[in-house]
Amino acid sequence: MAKDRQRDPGATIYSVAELAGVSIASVSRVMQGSGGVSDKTRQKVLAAAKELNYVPLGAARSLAVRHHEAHGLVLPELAGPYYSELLIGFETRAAELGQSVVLLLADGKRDVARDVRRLATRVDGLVMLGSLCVTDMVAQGLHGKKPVLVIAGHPQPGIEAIGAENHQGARELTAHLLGHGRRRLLFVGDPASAPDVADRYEGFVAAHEGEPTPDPVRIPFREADGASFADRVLGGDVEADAFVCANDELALSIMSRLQDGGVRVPEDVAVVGWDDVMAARYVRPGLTTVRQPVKELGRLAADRLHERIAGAPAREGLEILPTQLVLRGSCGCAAAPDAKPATASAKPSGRTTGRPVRKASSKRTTA
Amino acid sequence: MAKDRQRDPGATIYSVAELAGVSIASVSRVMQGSGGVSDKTRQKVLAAAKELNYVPLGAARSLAVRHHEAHGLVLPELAGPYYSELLIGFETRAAELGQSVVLLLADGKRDVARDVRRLATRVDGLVMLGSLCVTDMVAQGLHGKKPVLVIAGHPQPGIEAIGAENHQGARELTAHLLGHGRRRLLFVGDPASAPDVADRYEGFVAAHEGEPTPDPVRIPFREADGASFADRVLGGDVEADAFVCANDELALSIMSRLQDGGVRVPEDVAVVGWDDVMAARYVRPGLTTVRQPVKELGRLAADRLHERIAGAPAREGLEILPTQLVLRGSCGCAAAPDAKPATASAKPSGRTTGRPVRKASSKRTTA
DNA sequence: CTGTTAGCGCCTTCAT
DNA sequence: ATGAAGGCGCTAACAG
Repeated sequence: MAKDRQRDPGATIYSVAELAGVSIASVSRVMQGSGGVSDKTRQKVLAAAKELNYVPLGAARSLAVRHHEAHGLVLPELAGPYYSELLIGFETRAAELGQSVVLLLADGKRDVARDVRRLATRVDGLVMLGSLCVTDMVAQGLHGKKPVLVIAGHPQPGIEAIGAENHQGARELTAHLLGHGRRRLLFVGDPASAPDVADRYEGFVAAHEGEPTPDPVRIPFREADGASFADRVLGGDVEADAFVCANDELALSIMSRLQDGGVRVPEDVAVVGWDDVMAARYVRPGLTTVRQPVKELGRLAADRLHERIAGAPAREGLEILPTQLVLRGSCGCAAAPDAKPATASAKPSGRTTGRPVRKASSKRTTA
Repeated sequence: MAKDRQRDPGATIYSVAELAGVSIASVSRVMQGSGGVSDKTRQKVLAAAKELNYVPLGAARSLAVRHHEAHGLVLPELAGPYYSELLIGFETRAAELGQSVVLLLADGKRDVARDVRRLATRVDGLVMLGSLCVTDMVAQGLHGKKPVLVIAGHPQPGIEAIGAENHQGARELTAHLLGHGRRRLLFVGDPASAPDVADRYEGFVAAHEGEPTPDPVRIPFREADGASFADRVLGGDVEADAFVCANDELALSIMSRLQDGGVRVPEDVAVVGWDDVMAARYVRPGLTTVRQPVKELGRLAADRLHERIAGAPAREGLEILPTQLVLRGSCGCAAAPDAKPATASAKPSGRTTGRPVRKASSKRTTA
């Protein structure tokens, strides 16, 4: 529709050089501060650049240096605080490393694989969430071309993976509920939806130490799904004295609807979540949950990816960050006012699940 | 540290062409589906590309076509749901338009202006939030080079701005409180921190219709700030029967701390927010607030930016999207169970503040 | 310290 | 339908 897309696309390194009366080499040197330029020349160049309002063309530089100086990040979605924090950590670290971040949200996309391939076209490497079903394909497809790193997923040969501890944390959380005298626990969330949820479910089962455990309630993670499940509970279709939810959004929506329906939490039923989102400390009773070092995960991802881009070989296995149990009222513990996020009530001696460990890759990838 | 950054950076359009036994022109045509290629040739190329695991170099293409095919987005931060939703809407629309999105978070950066300039290097245009203090400088600096669009800020000549309605909504919200019989309202939040907060404060003042209004409580938007303000209230330093907060996070933290301190909401004091975050409907009483079409704002931004990149002239003035009052219990209204977000209780006839309007740019930019 | 020059990988007329 | 060749803007030797 427009013949010339931009009214003044000009102002290249040439025009600046010309105006400054120097060669393009000098302009280049000044622009990227590679030194070796006299002060007088620098001034002339800077002045010319400013006058022409010179904005270097990143693509040209990338082509010349053979680097995009950009990290790709593929997230399933961005609802809820989990992915946001991950993104914050990632972007922060990437920026520190001088890398731009190109973001791709898989959510509404028709052909995610195609979009990821497109993304791979403009970044030096990329990080994907393990819950994305295209992860394996793409990772394999890019194998040997661009470094790929997986978060909260399973490692593959040549493909690093990092994640937060799940199994042990879920196990302790479950054991805690058992310790409160609860006997009919139900895991709410679909283990098949993501590797980390699967791990949590395994921890849940493990805590029962052989006792039979009911099948998980396989529903999605959205608020609406929690609410309708709660309705089934209110209708008497479900029998349980504690719900171990796959994440806080689910736990929150279930607890809320249950309370509206006259069920007392935690007296009649306990509800616990996972993630420690903001709302978890504002509801009454406070939601007992597990805090993940999400931002740290993001930072680590950017770091590891950068290492790989710089030529480091893929670390084998899965790197696991510790998680932390956060006890509030919804599990049956005495409710304590909890307004300061920094001092969330945790068990005494900084109870922390798992240590930063490195496990050999195998069928069971988490500690 | 590594001499060759990538083990197999090869596989260019040339290697593919060679393997397929055709010219690079054919490869190029096949890769971007520009047609005019025999089926046989196409097959050979595709096979070769797959075998070599060919990933085209985006930078080279960008340089050739003189387009980055990428939109830049500069956000102040990513805490809370507001910016996330904005980002979701933006990314979604950008992807539909075939554009990548390069994200920049201003938050922890030392030299935001520098980073934005770097960003401008690799995108065809960019969108910035009006609350960023570098907005003006950068926008001016890029003027005539790359299209720049501002969200929730003031328009400038040649620089479009879009935003959600603030003044009118704040005015109605305030009037509603007045209607509940509240007489000593306090605006909590710093109008100087962002243009849209300033607009809300003006609406707040306007609703008083000449009656004297106290100065706003100028504190930041974080939870911690709200809590410490609440402590001052509990200490008796503040006198008011209603708090009109600049956003929900502030409102939530204040309400929570107040309740912990024995203050009844809304009996003793009313608290209202702005944004309608998830937690707003989980707390008791539900938080009365104003919902913004945030995701739509993001989509619109991507759309408008794309228009500009395609050569369309800047629309003058500010485009405003309507907001919606969400009445729950914290203002004094009869609390209604509100679990389904989609059916949040709003006043009868779809009370909506403002219509999609276009105002001429002037000192006062919002409706 | 400064200028010259040869690519970087891809797209795109223009011939064939 | 296919190939040949020039050029996009910048960096990085290599001369001077």
